[in-house]
Amino acid sequence: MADESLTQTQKALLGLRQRILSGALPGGTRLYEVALAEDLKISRTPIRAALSRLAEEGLLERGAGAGFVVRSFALSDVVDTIDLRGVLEGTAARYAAERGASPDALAQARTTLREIDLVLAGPSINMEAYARLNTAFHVQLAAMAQSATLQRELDRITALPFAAPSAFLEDHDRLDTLQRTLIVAQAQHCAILDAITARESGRAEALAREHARAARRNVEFLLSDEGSRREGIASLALVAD
Amino acid sequence: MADESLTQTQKALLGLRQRILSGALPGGTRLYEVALAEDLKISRTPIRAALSRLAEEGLLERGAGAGFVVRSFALSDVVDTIDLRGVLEGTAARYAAERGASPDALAQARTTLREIDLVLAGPSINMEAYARLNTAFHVQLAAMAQSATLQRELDRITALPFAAPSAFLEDHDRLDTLQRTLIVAQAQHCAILDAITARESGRAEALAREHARAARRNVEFLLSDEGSRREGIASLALVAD
DNA sequence: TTCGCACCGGATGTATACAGAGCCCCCCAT
DNA sequence: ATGGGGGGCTCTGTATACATCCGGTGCGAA
Repeated sequence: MADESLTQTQKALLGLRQRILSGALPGGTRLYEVALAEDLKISRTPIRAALSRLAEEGLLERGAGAGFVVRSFALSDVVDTIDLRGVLEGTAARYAAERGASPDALAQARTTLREIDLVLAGPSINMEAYARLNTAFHVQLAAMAQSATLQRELDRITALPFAAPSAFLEDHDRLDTLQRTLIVAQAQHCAILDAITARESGRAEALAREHARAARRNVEFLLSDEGSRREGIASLALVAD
Repeated sequence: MADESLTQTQKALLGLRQRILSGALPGGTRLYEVALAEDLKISRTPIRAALSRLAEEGLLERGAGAGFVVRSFALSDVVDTIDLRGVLEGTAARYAAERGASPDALAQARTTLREIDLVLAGPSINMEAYARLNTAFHVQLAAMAQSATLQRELDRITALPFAAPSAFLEDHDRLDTLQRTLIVAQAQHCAILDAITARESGRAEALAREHARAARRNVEFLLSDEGSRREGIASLALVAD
């Protein structure tokens, strides 16, 4: 067991999140406090706290009068959410260009992009490293916008497992296709940073939107017949149809 | 007392929200469960539930290790939030244009706009009626996007008292200026709906963004020296400086 | 047969007692 | 004078008993 001195609430949170993300509690499932308490061997109080936080996270919905229901996501929700991330990242890029990012922030982002170049240079891609650096770049981009409000909303969207910038990277079986995709994505990263550096706000916004569009195509491919491996994809366990 | 068979949690929610919005609990205040429980004469359990929901609403932040803190908003946060509403409403308008709103929805929105015309026609404006119809139009716009994801995020942003479409309408003392402002806003409403009807998505998006910009100017005016009446404005009680 | 009423079971709502963690302050020792 | 340790205080975390609400179901009467 993972008892490492976590509070009961944290254990409940982890346990429930895992059950939802893995699909053990599919979308639409009504959650009953007593049942969960028995299942997780935790009293109702921390269960309620955990449910409340999961609602905040967007994984649960508060039912009509009372109670919680596992939120269910259709493919259209997934696509809309990724597009929305594009809109928000576009806004972040535009703000960064308009307000001017600090030289430090720009330099850091450039360093991240150089590291991604190195990862992509080799014959076979270290996917774990790419995912880490890609996430880092997107975090740095959000920070350059210098807007706590925007940061907050981006964090919310990104918390959904299928909307994060590095979602689905591990789930490709055709590595040559993926490699080409990543090279294109990296070119977009560079162009976004260029535009921000040159204070070209319109270009920065448009590029960031288009960059998310690539993620959208990727999901659509994975869910299409050609992708076909939908079952094995962890991040899609909570997508209904 | 307002005991109308509400649950204790609902009473706590209303009481706390009122205290925060009125400025009785200013931004940065650490909230202690026991103190609130004594103050509201409600036990800690419903207090905790209410705190959790207020965090979800965005009025509270979860403190470092534990506990809640009243979120504090600087003027820059207010401005960013209104701009973000513009970005989201722009996206909604674009989606509505791209995906095609139903004839029913378009007709309903047109009816709302005609009613606003009537309100603006008279010599003195019924502000309460304008606010209601303005809110209705923005709700109809959001619905035309046909995106549950976008709807959700718009609802979140709009829940903040200073970011709602009809915020600050009651707070003007120079009614002639306000009347001109509202006439411009109504022209934008009409243009947005035109653009959506004509499936001109780019125009629809740009117009909706600009429309929020007007709200932003309005806040900036109210907080400027000329506006000067900052103290009397309820929606601004939770804005720090 | 059908309507209505009352009971019952299961769910969340609420209060409260107790546990445990973190912090501050004071005191003591070096 | 300063640093470390201990103790107490305060706040949140947790369990649990009890309250309350709501829906279903069965029985009885018209």
